[in-house]
Amino acid sequence: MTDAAAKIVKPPRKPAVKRASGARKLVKAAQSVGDIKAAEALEGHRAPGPRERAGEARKAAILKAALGVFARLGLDGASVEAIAQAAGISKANLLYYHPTKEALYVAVLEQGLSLWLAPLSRFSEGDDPAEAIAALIDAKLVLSRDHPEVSRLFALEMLRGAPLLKPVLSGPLKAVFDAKVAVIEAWAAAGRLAPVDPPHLIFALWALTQHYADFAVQVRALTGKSLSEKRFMEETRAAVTALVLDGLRPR
Amino acid sequence: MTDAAAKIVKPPRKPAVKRASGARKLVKAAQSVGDIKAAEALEGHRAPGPRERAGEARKAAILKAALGVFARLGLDGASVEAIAQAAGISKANLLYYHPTKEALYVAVLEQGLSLWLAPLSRFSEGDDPAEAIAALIDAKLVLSRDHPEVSRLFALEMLRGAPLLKPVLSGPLKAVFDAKVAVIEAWAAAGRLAPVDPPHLIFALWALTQHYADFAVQVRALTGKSLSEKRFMEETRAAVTALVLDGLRPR
DNA sequence: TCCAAGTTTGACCAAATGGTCCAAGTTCGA
DNA sequence: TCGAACTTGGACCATTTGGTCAAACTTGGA
Repeated sequence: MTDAAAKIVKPPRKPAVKRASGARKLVKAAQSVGDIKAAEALEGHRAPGPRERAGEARKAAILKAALGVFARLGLDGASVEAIAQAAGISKANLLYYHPTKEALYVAVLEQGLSLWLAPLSRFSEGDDPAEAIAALIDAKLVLSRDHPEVSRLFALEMLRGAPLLKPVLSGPLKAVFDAKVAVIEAWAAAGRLAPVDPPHLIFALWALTQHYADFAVQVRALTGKSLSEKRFMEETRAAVTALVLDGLRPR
Repeated sequence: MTDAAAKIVKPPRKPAVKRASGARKLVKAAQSVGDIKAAEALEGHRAPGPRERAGEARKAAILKAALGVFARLGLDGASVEAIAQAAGISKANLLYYHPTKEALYVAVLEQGLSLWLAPLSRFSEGDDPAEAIAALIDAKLVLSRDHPEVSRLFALEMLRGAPLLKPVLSGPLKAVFDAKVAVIEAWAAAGRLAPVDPPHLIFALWALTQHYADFAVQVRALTGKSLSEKRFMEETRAAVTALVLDGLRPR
Protein backbone atom coordinates (compact mmCIF):
# COMPACT_ATOMS: atom_id res chain seq x y z
CA MET A 1 0.00 0.00 0.00
CA THR A 2 1.40 3.35 -0.99
CA ASP A 3 1.46 6.31 1.30
CA ALA A 4 -1.11 8.05 -0.82
CA ALA A 5 -3.46 5.10 -0.66
CA ALA A 6 -3.06 4.90 3.07
CA LYS A 7 -3.95 8.54 3.34
CA ILE A 8 -7.16 7.98 1.46
CA VAL A 9 -8.20 4.91 3.39
CA LYS A 10 -7.48 6.40 6.76
CA PRO A 11 -8.15 10.11 6.71
CA PRO A 12 -6.33 11.94 9.52
CA ARG A 13 -8.34 11.88 12.71
CA LYS A 14 -7.98 15.23 14.38
CA PRO A 15 -8.30 15.13 18.15
CA ALA A 16 -11.75 16.33 19.14
CA VAL A 17 -10.58 19.34 21.06
CA LYS A 18 -12.45 22.49 20.27
CA ARG A 19 -10.35 25.39 19.21
CA ALA A 20 -11.94 28.52 20.58
CA SER A 21 -10.48 31.98 20.45
CA GLY A 22 -8.28 32.15 23.52
CA ALA A 23 -9.63 35.50 24.56
CA ARG A 24 -13.26 34.47 24.24
CA LYS A 25 -12.65 31.41 26.35
CA LEU A 26 -11.05 33.48 29.04
CA VAL A 27 -13.92 35.90 29.24
CA LYS A 28 -16.35 33.03 29.66
CA ALA A 29 -14.17 31.56 32.35
CA ALA A 30 -14.06 34.84 34.18
CA GLN A 31 -17.81 35.23 34.06
CA SER A 32 -18.53 31.81 35.48
CA VAL A 33 -16.13 32.10 38.37
CA GLY A 34 -17.24 29.74 41.10
CA ASP A 35 -19.69 28.08 38.76
CA ILE A 36 -17.33 26.02 36.70
CA LYS A 37 -19.41 22.88 36.36
CA ALA A 38 -22.53 24.75 35.29
CA ALA A 39 -22.24 24.21 31.56
CA GLU A 40 -21.38 20.56 31.93
CA ALA A 41 -24.33 19.95 34.21
CA LEU A 42 -26.72 21.58 31.78
CA GLU A 43 -25.95 19.36 28.83
CA GLY A 44 -26.85 16.12 30.59
CA HIS A 45 -24.55 14.50 33.08
CA ARG A 46 -23.27 11.04 32.39
CA ALA A 47 -21.53 9.20 35.18
CA PRO A 48 -17.89 10.30 35.49
CA GLY A 49 -16.47 6.87 34.61
CA PRO A 50 -13.11 5.74 35.95
CA ARG A 51 -11.30 6.45 32.72
CA GLU A 52 -12.61 9.94 32.41
CA ARG A 53 -11.61 10.56 35.99
CA ALA A 54 -8.06 9.49 35.31
CA GLY A 55 -8.06 11.72 32.26
CA GLU A 56 -9.08 14.70 34.35
CA ALA A 57 -6.33 13.99 36.82
CA ARG A 58 -3.75 13.79 34.09
CA LYS A 59 -5.06 16.94 32.53
CA ALA A 60 -4.72 18.66 35.88
CA ALA A 61 -1.16 17.42 36.20
CA ILE A 62 -0.38 18.84 32.79
CA LEU A 63 -1.83 22.20 33.73
CA LYS A 64 0.17 22.28 36.91
CA ALA A 65 3.39 21.47 35.10
CA ALA A 66 2.58 24.03 32.43
CA LEU A 67 1.88 26.70 35.01
CA GLY A 68 5.27 26.18 36.55
CA VAL A 69 7.11 26.35 33.28
CA PHE A 70 5.13 29.21 31.77
CA ALA A 71 5.41 31.30 34.92
CA ARG A 72 9.17 31.06 34.86
CA LEU A 73 9.93 31.12 31.13
CA GLY A 74 6.96 32.88 29.61
CA LEU A 75 4.92 31.77 26.64
CA ASP A 76 7.82 32.05 24.23
CA GLY A 77 10.53 30.82 26.52
CA ALA A 78 8.69 27.67 27.46
CA SER A 79 9.05 24.76 25.09
CA VAL A 80 6.33 22.19 24.74
CA GLU A 81 8.95 19.54 25.24
CA ALA A 82 9.98 21.06 28.57
CA ILE A 83 6.41 21.15 29.80
CA ALA A 84 5.78 17.59 28.69
CA GLN A 85 8.87 16.50 30.53
CA ALA A 86 7.79 18.36 33.65
CA ALA A 87 4.47 16.56 33.40
CA GLY A 88 6.18 13.25 32.85
CA ILE A 89 4.66 12.53 29.44
CA SER A 90 5.75 12.74 25.84
CA LYS A 91 5.42 15.89 23.80
CA ALA A 92 3.04 14.22 21.37
CA ASN A 93 0.88 13.11 24.25
CA LEU A 94 0.75 16.62 25.65
CA LEU A 95 -0.34 17.89 22.26
CA TYR A 96 -3.07 15.27 22.31
CA TYR A 97 -4.69 17.04 25.23
CA HIS A 98 -3.96 20.59 24.16
CA PRO A 99 -3.78 21.04 20.41
CA THR A 100 -1.30 23.91 20.47
CA LYS A 101 1.05 25.53 22.89
CA GLU A 102 -1.04 28.65 22.94
CA ALA A 103 -4.17 26.66 23.72
CA LEU A 104 -2.38 25.16 26.66
CA TYR A 105 -1.29 28.61 27.75
CA VAL A 106 -4.86 29.84 27.60
CA ALA A 107 -6.02 26.84 29.60
CA VAL A 108 -3.48 27.64 32.29
CA LEU A 109 -4.50 31.28 32.38
CA GLU A 110 -8.13 30.24 32.52
CA GLN A 111 -7.47 27.98 35.44
CA GLY A 112 -5.75 30.73 37.42
CA LEU A 113 -8.38 33.31 36.69
CA SER A 114 -10.82 32.65 39.50
CA LEU A 115 -8.02 32.57 42.04
CA TRP A 116 -6.79 35.81 40.62
CA LEU A 117 -10.12 37.59 40.64
CA ALA A 118 -11.56 36.28 43.87
CA PRO A 119 -10.09 38.37 46.69
CA LEU A 120 -11.36 41.70 45.44
CA SER A 121 -14.93 40.52 45.07
CA ARG A 122 -15.11 39.71 48.73
CA PHE A 123 -15.79 43.08 50.30
CA SER A 124 -19.03 44.97 50.42
CA GLU A 125 -20.41 48.17 51.83
CA GLY A 126 -21.70 46.60 55.00
CA ASP A 127 -18.26 45.50 56.15
CA ASP A 128 -16.03 47.47 58.41
CA PRO A 129 -13.61 49.19 56.05
CA ALA A 130 -10.49 48.54 58.06
CA GLU A 131 -11.36 44.90 58.54
CA ALA A 132 -12.32 44.36 54.92
CA ILE A 133 -9.11 45.89 53.72
CA ALA A 134 -7.01 43.94 56.16
CA ALA A 135 -8.76 40.81 54.98
CA LEU A 136 -8.07 41.63 51.34
CA ILE A 137 -4.42 42.19 52.09
CA ASP A 138 -4.28 38.91 53.92
CA ALA A 139 -6.02 37.01 51.14
CA LYS A 140 -3.73 38.40 48.47
CA LEU A 141 -0.63 37.72 50.51
CA VAL A 142 -1.73 34.15 51.09
CA LEU A 143 -2.15 33.87 47.36
CA SER A 144 1.28 35.33 46.77
CA ARG A 145 2.69 32.79 49.19
CA ASP A 146 0.83 29.69 48.05
CA HIS A 147 0.50 30.38 44.34
CA PRO A 148 3.26 32.74 43.34
CA GLU A 149 3.38 31.17 39.89
CA VAL A 150 -0.17 32.27 39.24
CA SER A 151 0.70 35.80 40.20
CA ARG A 152 3.82 35.71 38.04
CA LEU A 153 1.97 34.29 35.09
CA PHE A 154 -0.52 37.12 35.16
CA ALA A 155 2.25 39.65 35.63
CA LEU A 156 3.98 38.21 32.61
CA GLU A 157 0.79 38.47 30.63
CA MET A 158 0.38 42.11 31.65
CA LEU A 159 3.92 42.90 30.62
CA ARG A 160 3.21 41.43 27.20
CA GLY A 161 0.39 43.90 26.88
CA ALA A 162 -2.20 41.31 27.89
CA PRO A 163 -3.20 40.27 24.36
CA LEU A 164 -5.27 37.44 25.75
CA LEU A 165 -6.41 39.04 28.95
CA LYS A 166 -7.48 42.44 27.71
CA PRO A 167 -11.09 41.41 27.11
CA VAL A 168 -11.21 40.05 30.64
CA LEU A 169 -9.75 43.23 32.02
CA SER A 170 -12.19 45.55 30.38
CA GLY A 171 -15.10 43.14 30.79
CA PRO A 172 -15.60 41.06 33.92
CA LEU A 173 -12.73 42.60 35.85
CA LYS A 174 -13.84 46.13 35.17
CA ALA A 175 -17.30 45.22 36.42
CA VAL A 176 -15.98 44.04 39.76
CA PHE A 177 -13.57 46.94 39.89
CA ASP A 178 -16.27 49.54 39.37
CA ALA A 179 -18.46 47.91 41.96
CA LYS A 180 -15.71 48.02 44.53
CA VAL A 181 -14.82 51.57 43.67
CA ALA A 182 -18.40 52.40 44.56
CA VAL A 183 -18.10 50.59 47.85
CA ILE A 184 -14.99 52.51 48.77
CA GLU A 185 -16.60 55.76 47.76
CA ALA A 186 -19.51 54.98 50.03
CA TRP A 187 -17.14 54.31 52.88
CA ALA A 188 -15.33 57.55 52.30
CA ALA A 189 -18.57 59.49 51.98
CA ALA A 190 -19.71 58.10 55.31
CA GLY A 191 -16.49 59.31 56.88
CA ARG A 192 -15.43 55.79 57.69
CA LEU A 193 -12.33 56.20 55.58
CA ALA A 194 -10.02 59.05 54.80
CA PRO A 195 -10.98 60.59 51.45
CA VAL A 196 -8.81 58.39 49.28
CA ASP A 197 -9.02 57.96 45.57
CA PRO A 198 -10.76 54.58 45.23
CA PRO A 199 -9.21 53.29 41.99
CA HIS A 200 -5.74 54.10 43.22
CA LEU A 201 -6.46 52.41 46.52
CA ILE A 202 -7.33 49.21 44.71
CA PHE A 203 -4.21 49.42 42.58
CA ALA A 204 -2.21 49.99 45.72
CA LEU A 205 -3.62 46.91 47.42
CA TRP A 206 -2.83 44.79 44.41
CA ALA A 207 0.63 46.20 43.92
CA LEU A 208 1.64 45.95 47.54
CA THR A 209 0.71 42.31 47.84
CA GLN A 210 1.63 40.92 44.43
CA HIS A 211 5.03 42.44 44.77
CA TYR A 212 6.01 39.71 47.20
CA ALA A 213 5.28 37.06 44.60
CA ASP A 214 6.43 38.78 41.44
CA PHE A 215 9.60 40.27 42.90
CA ALA A 216 10.28 37.43 45.30
CA VAL A 217 13.86 37.13 44.06
CA GLN A 218 14.53 40.73 44.92
CA VAL A 219 12.86 40.44 48.30
CA ARG A 220 14.94 37.38 49.02
CA ALA A 221 18.15 39.01 47.85
CA LEU A 222 17.59 42.05 50.02
CA THR A 223 16.12 40.54 53.16
CA GLY A 224 17.11 36.92 52.91
CA LYS A 225 13.53 35.92 53.58
CA SER A 226 10.39 34.87 51.74
CA LEU A 227 6.70 34.59 52.45
CA SER A 228 7.02 30.87 52.94
CA GLU A 229 8.63 31.62 56.28
CA LYS A 230 5.93 32.05 58.85
CA ARG A 231 7.59 34.92 60.66
CA PHE A 232 8.20 36.88 57.49
CA MET A 233 4.68 36.29 56.29
CA GLU A 234 3.27 37.68 59.50
CA GLU A 235 5.71 40.58 59.50
CA THR A 236 4.75 41.45 55.95
CA ARG A 237 1.06 41.25 56.65
CA ALA A 238 1.47 43.55 59.61
CA ALA A 239 3.68 46.02 57.78
CA VAL A 240 1.48 46.31 54.72
CA THR A 241 -1.70 46.57 56.75
CA ALA A 242 -0.23 49.18 59.07
CA LEU A 243 1.06 51.22 56.18
CA VAL A 244 -2.22 51.19 54.33
CA LEU A 245 -4.35 51.90 57.33
CA ASP A 246 -2.26 54.37 59.26
CA GLY A 247 0.32 55.74 56.90
CA LEU A 248 3.73 57.01 57.83
CA ARG A 249 3.04 60.26 59.52
CA PRO A 250 3.22 59.92 63.29
CA ARG A 251 -0.16 60.39 64.93
CA MET B 1 41.57 32.38 -6.26
CA THR B 2 39.77 29.48 -4.64
CA ASP B 3 37.62 29.82 -1.58
CA ALA B 4 40.17 27.90 0.43
CA ALA B 5 42.93 30.22 -0.64
CA ALA B 6 40.84 33.22 0.24
CA LYS B 7 40.35 31.76 3.68
CA ILE B 8 44.08 31.52 4.23
CA VAL B 9 44.88 34.95 2.90
CA LYS B 10 42.12 36.70 4.83
CA PRO B 11 41.61 34.95 8.13
CA PRO B 12 38.27 35.81 9.74
CA ARG B 13 38.45 39.10 11.56
CA LYS B 14 36.34 38.84 14.67
CA PRO B 15 34.78 42.11 15.78
CA ALA B 16 36.69 43.51 18.72
CA VAL B 17 33.83 43.23 21.15
CA LYS B 18 34.81 41.88 24.52
CA ARG B 19 32.72 39.03 25.79
CA ALA B 20 32.43 39.38 29.56
CA SER B 21 30.17 37.36 31.81
CA GLY B 22 26.86 39.16 31.68
CA ALA B 23 26.44 39.19 35.42
CA ARG B 24 29.93 40.52 36.11
CA LYS B 25 29.43 43.32 33.62
CA LEU B 26 26.19 44.29 35.29
CA VAL B 27 27.74 44.48 38.72
CA LYS B 28 30.50 46.71 37.42
CA ALA B 29 27.91 48.89 35.73
CA ALA B 30 25.96 49.18 38.93
CA GLN B 31 29.02 50.17 40.91
CA SER B 32 30.12 52.88 38.55
CA VAL B 33 26.75 54.57 38.30
CA GLY B 34 27.29 58.17 37.36
CA ASP B 35 30.92 57.51 36.53
CA ILE B 36 30.54 55.83 33.20
CA LYS B 37 33.45 57.40 31.38
CA ALA B 38 35.94 56.61 34.15
CA ALA B 39 37.56 53.57 32.61
CA GLU B 40 37.83 55.16 29.18
CA ALA B 41 39.45 58.28 30.55
CA LEU B 42 42.05 56.25 32.41
CA GLU B 43 43.39 54.39 29.42
CA GLY B 44 44.35 57.47 27.43
CA HIS B 45 41.75 59.49 25.55
CA ARG B 46 42.07 59.84 21.82
CA ALA B 47 39.94 62.41 20.13
CA PRO B 48 36.41 61.10 19.52
CA GLY B 49 36.65 61.21 15.71
CA PRO B 50 33.59 61.71 13.54
CA ARG B 51 33.32 58.06 12.66
CA GLU B 52 33.47 56.89 16.22
CA ARG B 53 30.83 59.41 17.11
CA ALA B 54 28.48 58.08 14.49
CA GLY B 55 29.19 54.59 15.74
CA GLU B 56 28.15 55.56 19.24
CA ALA B 57 24.96 57.07 17.96
CA ARG B 58 24.12 53.94 16.01
CA LYS B 59 24.90 51.81 19.00
CA ALA B 60 22.56 53.92 21.07
CA ALA B 61 19.84 53.51 18.47
CA ILE B 62 20.29 49.77 18.59
CA LEU B 63 20.02 49.74 22.36
CA LYS B 64 16.88 51.80 22.20
CA ALA B 65 15.28 49.51 19.67
CA ALA B 66 16.35 46.47 21.65
CA LEU B 67 14.91 47.89 24.85
CA GLY B 68 11.56 48.33 23.19
CA VAL B 69 11.46 44.83 21.81
CA PHE B 70 12.88 43.07 24.85
CA ALA B 71 10.56 44.91 27.20
CA ARG B 72 7.54 43.73 25.29
CA LEU B 73 8.57 40.24 24.19
CA GLY B 74 11.16 39.21 26.73
CA LEU B 75 14.56 37.71 26.05
CA ASP B 76 13.14 34.59 24.46
CA GLY B 77 10.24 36.17 22.67
CA ALA B 78 12.36 38.78 20.98
CA SER B 79 14.07 37.73 17.79
CA VAL B 80 17.31 39.29 16.72
CA GLU B 81 15.75 39.91 13.35
CA ALA B 82 12.90 41.87 14.91
CA ILE B 83 15.28 44.04 16.87
CA ALA B 84 17.43 44.67 13.84
CA GLN B 85 14.38 45.67 11.89
CA ALA B 86 13.27 48.00 14.65
CA ALA B 87 16.71 49.56 14.54
CA GLY B 88 16.60 49.80 10.77
CA ILE B 89 19.63 47.62 10.11
CA SER B 90 20.31 44.06 9.04
CA LYS B 91 20.51 41.22 11.49
CA ALA B 92 24.13 40.54 10.60
CA ASN B 93 24.94 44.15 11.23
CA LEU B 94 23.31 44.06 14.62
CA LEU B 95 25.37 41.01 15.48
CA TYR B 96 28.42 42.95 14.44
CA TYR B 97 27.87 45.32 17.34
CA HIS B 98 26.64 42.79 19.86
CA PRO B 99 28.06 39.32 19.37
CA THR B 100 25.06 37.45 20.75
CA LYS B 101 21.48 38.15 21.61
CA GLU B 102 22.19 37.66 25.26
CA ALA B 103 25.08 40.11 25.14
CA LEU B 104 22.71 42.65 23.65
CA TYR B 105 20.22 41.90 26.38
CA VAL B 106 22.86 42.47 29.02
CA ALA B 107 23.88 45.72 27.38
CA VAL B 108 20.29 46.90 27.52
CA LEU B 109 19.94 45.91 31.13
CA GLU B 110 23.22 47.60 31.91
CA GLN B 111 22.07 50.79 30.30
CA GLY B 112 18.87 50.88 32.33
CA LEU B 113 20.56 50.09 35.59
CA SER B 114 21.53 53.56 36.75
CA LEU B 115 18.10 54.89 35.96
CA TRP B 116 16.66 52.01 37.89
CA LEU B 117 18.86 52.41 40.95
CA ALA B 118 19.00 56.17 41.17
CA PRO B 119 15.83 57.29 42.93
CA LEU B 120 16.38 55.36 46.12
CA SER B 121 19.89 56.65 46.65
CA ARG B 122 18.65 60.18 46.83
CA PHE B 123 17.40 60.44 50.38
CA SER B 124 19.42 60.83 53.52
CA GLU B 125 18.91 61.26 57.24
CA GLY B 126 19.05 64.99 57.16
CA ASP B 127 16.03 65.34 54.90
CA ASP B 128 12.51 65.81 56.09
CA PRO B 129 11.01 62.31 55.95
CA ALA B 130 7.72 63.28 54.40
CA GLU B 131 9.40 65.42 51.78
CA ALA B 132 12.01 62.83 50.96
CA ILE B 133 9.41 60.13 50.54
CA ALA B 134 7.17 62.33 48.45
CA ALA B 135 10.18 63.08 46.27
CA LEU B 136 10.98 59.41 45.88
CA ILE B 137 7.43 58.66 44.85
CA ASP B 138 7.53 61.46 42.37
CA ALA B 139 10.85 60.37 40.91
CA LYS B 140 9.72 56.80 40.48
CA LEU B 141 6.43 57.82 38.93
CA VAL B 142 8.25 60.05 36.48
CA LEU B 143 10.38 57.08 35.60
CA SER B 144 7.31 54.91 35.18
CA ARG B 145 5.87 57.51 32.88
CA ASP B 146 8.92 58.35 30.80
CA HIS B 147 10.66 54.98 30.71
CA PRO B 148 8.05 52.31 31.28
CA GLU B 149 10.03 49.90 29.11
CA VAL B 150 12.91 50.05 31.53
CA SER B 151 10.63 49.25 34.40
CA ARG B 152 9.05 46.42 32.43
CA LEU B 153 12.37 45.00 31.39
CA PHE B 154 13.50 44.77 34.98
CA ALA B 155 10.18 43.30 36.02
CA LEU B 156 10.58 40.69 33.33
CA GLU B 157 14.04 39.91 34.56
CA MET B 158 12.74 39.50 38.11
CA LEU B 159 10.01 37.17 36.97
CA ARG B 160 12.63 35.01 35.28
CA GLY B 161 14.33 34.69 38.62
CA ALA B 162 16.85 37.41 37.77
CA PRO B 163 19.60 35.08 36.56
CA LEU B 164 21.60 38.03 35.34
CA LEU B 165 20.61 40.54 37.95
CA LYS B 166 20.97 38.49 41.11
CA PRO B 167 24.57 39.56 41.71
CA VAL B 168 23.51 43.16 41.36
CA LEU B 169 20.63 42.65 43.75
CA SER B 170 22.69 41.10 46.51
CA GLY B 171 25.67 43.35 45.85
CA PRO B 172 25.32 47.02 44.94
CA LEU B 173 21.57 47.17 45.40
CA LYS B 174 21.67 45.56 48.81
CA ALA B 175 24.28 48.10 49.88
CA VAL B 176 22.03 51.01 48.99
CA PHE B 177 19.05 49.22 50.42
CA ASP B 178 20.69 48.63 53.77
CA ALA B 179 21.85 52.20 53.95
CA LYS B 180 18.37 53.50 53.35
CA VAL B 181 16.88 51.08 55.82
CA ALA B 182 19.18 52.66 58.38
CA VAL B 183 18.02 56.13 57.40
CA ILE B 184 14.40 55.16 57.83
CA GLU B 185 15.16 53.54 61.15
CA ALA B 186 16.78 56.74 62.31
CA TRP B 187 13.73 58.71 61.28
CA ALA B 188 11.45 56.35 63.12
CA ALA B 189 13.66 56.37 66.20
CA ALA B 190 13.54 60.15 66.26
CA GLY B 191 9.77 59.98 66.18
CA ARG B 192 9.66 61.74 62.85
CA LEU B 193 7.90 58.76 61.32
CA ALA B 194 5.43 56.21 62.55
CA PRO B 195 7.26 53.05 63.59
CA VAL B 196 7.13 51.33 60.22
CA ASP B 197 9.13 48.36 59.12
CA PRO B 198 11.83 49.95 56.92
CA PRO B 199 12.43 47.17 54.38
CA HIS B 200 8.74 46.81 53.78
CA LEU B 201 8.36 50.52 53.38
CA ILE B 202 10.93 50.50 50.61
CA PHE B 203 9.24 47.58 48.90
CA ALA B 204 5.97 49.42 49.17
CA LEU B 205 7.36 52.53 47.54
CA TRP B 206 8.75 50.50 44.68
CA ALA B 207 5.65 48.41 44.22
CA LEU B 208 3.25 51.33 44.35
CA THR B 209 5.06 53.29 41.70
CA GLN B 210 6.30 50.60 39.33
CA HIS B 211 2.83 49.18 39.16
CA TYR B 212 1.79 52.04 36.90
CA ALA B 213 4.43 51.06 34.37
CA ASP B 214 4.35 47.30 34.63
CA PHE B 215 0.58 46.94 34.78
CA ALA B 216 -0.17 49.90 32.57
CA VAL B 217 -2.48 47.81 30.41
CA GLN B 218 -4.59 46.94 33.39
CA VAL B 219 -4.64 50.50 34.65
CA ARG B 220 -5.70 51.65 31.22
CA ALA B 221 -8.37 48.97 30.91
CA LEU B 222 -9.87 49.84 34.27
CA THR B 223 -9.57 53.62 34.32
CA GLY B 224 -9.12 54.50 30.69
CA LYS B 225 -6.13 56.62 31.60
CA SER B 226 -2.36 56.44 31.72
CA LEU B 227 0.48 58.35 33.32
CA SER B 228 1.19 60.12 30.08
CA GLU B 229 -1.90 62.20 30.71
CA LYS B 230 -0.97 65.11 32.89
CA ARG B 231 -4.09 65.01 35.00
CA PHE B 232 -3.81 61.33 35.71
CA MET B 233 -0.14 61.64 36.55
CA GLU B 234 -0.88 64.32 39.10
CA GLU B 235 -3.83 62.43 40.48
CA THR B 236 -1.70 59.33 40.89
CA ARG B 237 1.10 61.21 42.57
CA ALA B 238 -1.32 62.74 45.02
CA ALA B 239 -3.12 59.49 45.74
CA VAL B 240 0.00 57.45 46.31
CA THR B 241 1.63 60.11 48.42
CA ALA B 242 -1.47 60.61 50.52
CA LEU B 243 -1.89 56.91 51.06
CA VAL B 244 1.68 56.38 52.11
CA LEU B 245 1.86 59.38 54.37
CA ASP B 246 -1.54 59.39 55.97
CA GLY B 247 -3.07 56.00 55.44
CA LEU B 248 -6.72 55.21 55.20
CA ARG B 249 -7.98 55.61 58.70
CA PRO B 250 -9.72 58.94 59.16
CA ARG B 251 -7.79 61.26 61.47
C1' DT C 1 44.24 60.11 -4.65
C1' DC C 2 44.44 55.87 -2.35
C1' DC C 3 44.17 52.38 1.13
C1' DA C 4 43.52 50.30 5.48
C1' DA C 5 40.29 49.99 8.88
C1' DG C 6 35.74 49.94 9.86
C1' DT C 7 30.97 48.83 8.38
C1' DT C 8 27.19 46.45 6.11
C1' DT C 9 24.73 42.78 4.15
C1' DG C 10 22.92 38.57 1.57
C1' DA C 11 23.61 33.84 1.68
C1' DC C 12 24.10 30.11 4.40
C1' DC C 13 24.16 26.65 8.34
C1' DA C 14 22.87 23.92 12.27
C1' DA C 15 20.00 23.50 16.15
C1' DA C 16 15.67 24.00 18.32
C1' DT C 17 11.02 23.75 18.18
C1' DG C 18 5.90 23.47 17.20
C1' DG C 19 3.19 20.32 15.31
C1' DT C 20 1.78 15.84 12.48
C1' DC C 21 1.31 10.91 11.74
C1' DC C 22 0.85 6.35 12.46
C1' DA C 23 1.52 2.19 14.66
C1' DA C 24 1.30 0.09 19.02
C1' DG C 25 -0.72 -0.30 23.38
C1' DT C 26 -4.54 0.01 26.99
C1' DT C 27 -9.08 -0.20 28.85
C1' DC C 28 -14.02 0.05 29.24
C1' DG C 29 -18.19 -2.13 28.44
C1' DA C 30 -21.00 -5.55 26.03
C1' DT D 1 -13.43 -12.56 25.68
C1' DC D 2 -13.43 -9.16 22.14
C1' DG D 3 -13.42 -4.95 19.75
C1' DA D 4 -14.01 0.00 19.50
C1' DA D 5 -12.58 4.04 21.41
C1' DC D 6 -9.11 6.18 23.84
C1' DT D 7 -4.00 6.85 24.86
C1' DT D 8 0.72 7.06 24.07
C1' DG D 9 5.11 7.96 22.01
C1' DG D 10 8.82 7.42 18.29
C1' DA D 11 9.80 9.14 13.99
C1' DC D 12 9.36 12.77 11.10
C1' DC D 13 8.66 17.46 8.92
C1' DA D 14 8.67 22.42 8.09
C1' DT D 15 9.79 26.65 10.00
C1' DT D 16 12.10 29.78 12.82
C1' DT D 17 16.04 31.54 14.52
C1' DG D 18 20.71 32.48 16.50
C1' DG D 19 24.87 32.87 14.59
C1' DT D 20 28.79 32.63 10.73
C1' DC D 21 31.09 34.01 6.55
C1' DA D 22 32.97 36.25 2.82
C1' DA D 23 32.51 39.67 -0.22
C1' DA D 24 31.31 44.45 -1.09
C1' DC D 25 31.01 49.15 0.32
C1' DT D 26 32.28 53.54 2.90
C1' DT D 27 35.35 56.79 4.85
C1' DG D 28 38.93 59.17 7.53
C1' DG D 29 43.35 60.52 6.98
C1' DA D 30 48.16 60.36 4.91
